[in-house]
Amino acid sequence: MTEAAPGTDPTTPGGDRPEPGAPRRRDAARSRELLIRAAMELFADRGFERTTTREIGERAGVDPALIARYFGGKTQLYLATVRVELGDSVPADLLEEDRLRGLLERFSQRGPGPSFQAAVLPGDRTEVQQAARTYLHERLVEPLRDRFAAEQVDRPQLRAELAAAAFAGIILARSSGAFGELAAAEPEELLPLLHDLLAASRPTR
Amino acid sequence: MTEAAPGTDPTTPGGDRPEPGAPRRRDAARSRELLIRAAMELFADRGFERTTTREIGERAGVDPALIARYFGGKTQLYLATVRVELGDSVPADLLEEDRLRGLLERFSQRGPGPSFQAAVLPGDRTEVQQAARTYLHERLVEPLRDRFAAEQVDRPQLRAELAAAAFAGIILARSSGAFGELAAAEPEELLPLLHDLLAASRPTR
DNA sequence: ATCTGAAGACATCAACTGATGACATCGCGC
DNA sequence: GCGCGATGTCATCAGTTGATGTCTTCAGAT
Repeated sequence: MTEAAPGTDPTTPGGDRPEPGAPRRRDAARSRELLIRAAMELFADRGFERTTTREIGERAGVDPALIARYFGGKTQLYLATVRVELGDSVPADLLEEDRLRGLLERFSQRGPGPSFQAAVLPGDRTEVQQAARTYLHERLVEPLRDRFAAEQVDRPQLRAELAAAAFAGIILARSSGAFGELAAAEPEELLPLLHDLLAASRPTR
Repeated sequence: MTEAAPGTDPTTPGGDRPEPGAPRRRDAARSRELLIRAAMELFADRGFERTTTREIGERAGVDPALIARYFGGKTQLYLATVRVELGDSVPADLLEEDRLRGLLERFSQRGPGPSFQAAVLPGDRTEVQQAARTYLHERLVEPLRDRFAAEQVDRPQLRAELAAAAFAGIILARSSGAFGELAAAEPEELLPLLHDLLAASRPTR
């Protein structure tokens, strides 16, 4: 949450020091970073529609007008958010326990990014949702499908999508507040259960 | 879509005839029914926020002002929607294949109700979400937990929530448009995969 | 036939949202 | 030290939304 999101732009890695020679207080790169971070939290937390630019600005400590200035608008800010989320993680095979643990721990610290919502939520084909869905496919579905295909499993794409959807549902539910024990469970105790569940997307042998 | 929603109120099953003695054309009960039905579709289809009362009225062929008159507002209409969804189905044990088939087919015809979204989506503790979550627990989590408890499985509640979350994710994803093959799959071919997946919420023996 | 109350349609309000443009202020290069 | 562009602030606009109040219209009882 307080951690800097790498990727995106090389500027502004941690707190302050965008460039070796420019510790300027009045820092556009820093404002952009603050906006993206606040937006990522809020979008993940309340969805795209329910998040207002004023809220984002308030949480970021930055004037909302700068959203328009730096990103072009709320939508583009969202896209930048997804791009960051996309940039700082690697495609993961959900059936590999180490990868799964990594994802689980990451989503336990800061909640799932906005992508998961957009993927699972019905909606029009806005570029917003499209970007988020592309992300999900690259990250989760394709690795799984490739694995299934390599294993000569039938319907690899369908199985991969099934597992990814289940995973998204669980991750979202965990941070939604709808399921008490699921939300309270530690990643370590959840991991084996989750792994077994997802592994069942492969035909039982 | 054009199909009548069973349950709800005994009035207005198909076209016109709310009460034996009152085939009045100017029918408040019918207007209510039309509003609920339109709202159910739209809420499930675009979420609560993105659905406007004007849209609901337009689809129902009823003046939007009547939403306020009959339900008190958009929120109460949503609650009525959830109540209907709750009323016309029975608690289902997701591991029982017949129950699962029933749910799957039902959600394949008309999409999932608004409850699934509200349950899986993070958000404030509005009564809207609370009602939806209560629904999900009564319907899906509790039957599963009872089964697990009877089977002496450890952590029955956690396992039940896990399975329910996965199920919700899959159902939502199916109608979201994010996953092509998952959405296109026939219930019959999806059923065995889904069953195996959910069955893995029980410890492998 | 008429009267009355329910049912529906219309106009409109107040609140909110995203976006824009004008203005102030700071920092860097000269 | 100073001017100019970059950065940030403020006020405000236009569009939309949910909600309300009032007026019209119809059905049923008398």
